[in-house]
Amino acid sequence: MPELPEVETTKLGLERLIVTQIIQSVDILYPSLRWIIPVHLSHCLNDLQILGISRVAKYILLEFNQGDLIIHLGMSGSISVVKQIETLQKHEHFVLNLKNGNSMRLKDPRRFGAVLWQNKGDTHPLLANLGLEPLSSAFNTKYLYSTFKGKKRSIKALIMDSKIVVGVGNIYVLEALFMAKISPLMPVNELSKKQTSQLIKTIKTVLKNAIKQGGTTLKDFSRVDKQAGYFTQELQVYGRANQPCLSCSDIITRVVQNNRSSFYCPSCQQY
DNA sequence: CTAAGGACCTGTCGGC
DNA sequence: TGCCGACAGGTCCTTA
Repeated sequence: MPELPEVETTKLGLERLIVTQIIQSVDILYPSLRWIIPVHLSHCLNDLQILGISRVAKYILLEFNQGDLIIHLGMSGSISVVKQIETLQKHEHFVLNLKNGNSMRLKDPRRFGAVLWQNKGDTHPLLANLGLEPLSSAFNTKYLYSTFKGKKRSIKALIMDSKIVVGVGNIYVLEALFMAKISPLMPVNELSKKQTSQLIKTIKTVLKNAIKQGGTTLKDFSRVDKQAGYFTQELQVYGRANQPCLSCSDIITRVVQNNRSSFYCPSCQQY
């Protein structure tokens, strides 16, 4: 479900609701997410204060004196903060009960998400070898162009590779490629420096806009405050197979690429 | 080393 | 109305 903008939106929503709060108890209702939720979390977080919240790639980190609770939303995850007395919903697998009477609940129907822990000073292996943050200044034309060397894979697959750049998922990579007029099928070693520069710009623009709008809602993304995001209406190509291109009216094509759907305009986005 | 495909899950939607 | 297949925002791991 969530790409970087959705995770960022979740983080921002959580910040004022849980930072400085103290944990009363933890409920692990269904430990089998992508990895088993560590059992020790069910007691060792009690009485600890949440000191801060941050985002690394698509991971949300809740910071404690002793280390960080790492949360990934996978494909279908969402987090809400509600009164403890509210009835537990289906697929709410992990709950932090706070001393102020609220609960932070992780809901994840498909269970591709994760809840992990890293001790103070340690870096969890999953966070150890990540590529650059797309909105950082280090993610620039020089960097991206240098990653093309010796590679024949498609530009779409490369941008979605978290060892190169993190957080850009299936929707936003296709939107950015459309905006940059580059086919998702284009082999990276055939891209010019100018096209690379253009793509850097459109990736940043698309992500920033989506964050500003509060994240995409395709089907079931919901913010911490339960309001939907509003980005859906902004999508230019994603999900628009067989519909006219909004730029040239040619018909948008859908292809399967690395087992994921790609959408592009065969006229605007030359291969 | 690179690159592609499978696997992990449940829910929803369209077609018959 | 019900059943069945296709598809869905991620990404690690295995295979070639």
